[in-house]
Amino acid sequence: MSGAVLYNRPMPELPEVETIAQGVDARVRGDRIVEAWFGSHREPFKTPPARQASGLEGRWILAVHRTGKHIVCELGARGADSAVQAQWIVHLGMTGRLLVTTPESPVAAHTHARLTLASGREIRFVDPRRFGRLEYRDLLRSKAFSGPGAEPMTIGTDEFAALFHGRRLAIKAALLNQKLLAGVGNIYADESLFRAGLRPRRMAGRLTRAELERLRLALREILVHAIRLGGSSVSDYVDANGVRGFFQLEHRVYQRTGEPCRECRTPIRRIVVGGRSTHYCPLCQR
DNA sequence: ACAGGCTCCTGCAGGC
DNA sequence: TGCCTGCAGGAGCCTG
Repeated sequence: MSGAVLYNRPMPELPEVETIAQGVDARVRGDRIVEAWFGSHREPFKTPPARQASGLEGRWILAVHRTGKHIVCELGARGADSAVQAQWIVHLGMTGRLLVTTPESPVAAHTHARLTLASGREIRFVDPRRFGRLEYRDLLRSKAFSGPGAEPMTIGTDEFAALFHGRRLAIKAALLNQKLLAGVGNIYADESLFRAGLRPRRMAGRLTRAELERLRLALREILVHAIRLGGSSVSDYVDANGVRGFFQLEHRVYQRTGEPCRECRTPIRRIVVGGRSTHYCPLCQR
């Protein structure tokens, strides 16, 4: 496994997770899990691996979709239109990949889960850094997964503003808080703040109504754009390279420290906010 | 209650 | 050349 595979790929945020969920859904919807194998590391298992394996075996995959940064597999006791009885919830962390392969495909290092399907395909979860999480939910015993925070793609003006009301932390840090907005990571936080013309260190609770609305729209536009780019790569989602196509996304500020702003030529600055590297244009963002 | 900092984990870049 | 150190980062957990 070369480093290029790990780092020439964007961190999985909402658009990447959306694309992956769509790609996996297209390949495994209606299939059945006949066997489940899990690794023995402590991580990345939110549910003990043995319980995941016994819960998953025999289940039909009704659908796969995204909620925040989580990939949710809806599972039933039968195919097609049967009721959802359980969920397999996958979080990719920083380096996680969810692959659909053939059984003969070489097993990558750091493979933590392999689900053998009735069709002969395999779902694999690979994660070198083990920041990802795998969870199994039996819906007879716990409620359906709904994500930690609001959906940035569909949230309305008032609800968005309410999220930040009275918050005494930097807007950049607030954007990364998954309990407020689910799905925004470091890249799209920086890019949306640039598009909205807001400094990352501005206190969230002190932003005006108009500024927050600019931010909401900027974030949504960037996510829509990124999903559109990723969407065209779904058909390429087959092998161990996982997602392609996001490289086309031209970052305005993210990881462009010292390079000229694409709007005003001012060098992009890098600071640390909430423990995360943060990039902004000192002239375009106020 | 809320905010900030530490921790997990591996691979890579840079220094000597 | 090769070792060693520092850094990257999502999110749970602990602390103040």
